[in-house]
Amino acid sequence: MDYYMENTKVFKALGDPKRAMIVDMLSCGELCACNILEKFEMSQSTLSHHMKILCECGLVKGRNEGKWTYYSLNDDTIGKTKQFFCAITSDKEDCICRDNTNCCRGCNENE
Amino acid sequence: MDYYMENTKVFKALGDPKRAMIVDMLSCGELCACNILEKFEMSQSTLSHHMKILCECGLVKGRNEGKWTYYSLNDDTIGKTKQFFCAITSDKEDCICRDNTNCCRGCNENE
DNA sequence: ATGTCACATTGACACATTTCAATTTGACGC
DNA sequence: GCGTCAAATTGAAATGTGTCAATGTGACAT
Repeated sequence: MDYYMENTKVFKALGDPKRAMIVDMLSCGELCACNILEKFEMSQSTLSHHMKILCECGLVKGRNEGKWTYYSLNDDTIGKTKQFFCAITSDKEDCICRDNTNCCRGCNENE
Repeated sequence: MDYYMENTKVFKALGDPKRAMIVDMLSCGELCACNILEKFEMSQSTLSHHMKILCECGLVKGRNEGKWTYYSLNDDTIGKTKQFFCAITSDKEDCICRDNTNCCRGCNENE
């Protein structure tokens, strides 16, 4: 059950369209909070709240540099989440995904 | 934005650990509601509600046969969701996932 | 040290979600 | 028809989520 809890936190975070858009933006490289804020119609505090959720589930990393905070995607969590998604959606009996190690070959770029 | 809305509904559905477990159970084949209910400590109406959410986002299909309803995974939605996840988490500049058609090759079993 | 900038936190509100007991619906057997 | 079984729907309560204005914090420049 912890296995499910851990991984579903990421899905919960991605269950909000604005957060999914933020992740999409970060997929092309690191951005600071102010850059992200420019693209959305939301208050600064709301964005900060969304970034917290994305960081807490492990999808996004924050890096402080002076006054600024730079955000980027966490490839480890992305890889694990792909594997989890593949694991729960593919047949466990006769599927190559069974051992959960090479399920996402070709899909997971950091390998 | 509709693109994000459409796909994030699936993530929202998978954001609940019990629903993720239900999907995992269904990945090995069709089950009727009563079979699923046996595995969980929840009321029948709660399960029915979860199944509705899984069906409405397109992840699960329901099939009525007499008194029973059989549920199974919808491979189309699973494939699209994998592609969406790959699309929003991979770099758009130099990545094979850019055109969004062969992103999940090797990961998506129904191709 | 003071002011300003970037971001986080708090408090409050509206709204959505999870859950169950109770009820309804639809299908089957008698 | 009538009772029964499987599942969906309804109503209600508790909890969670998204949002903003206001405030707090930490870093830099002067």
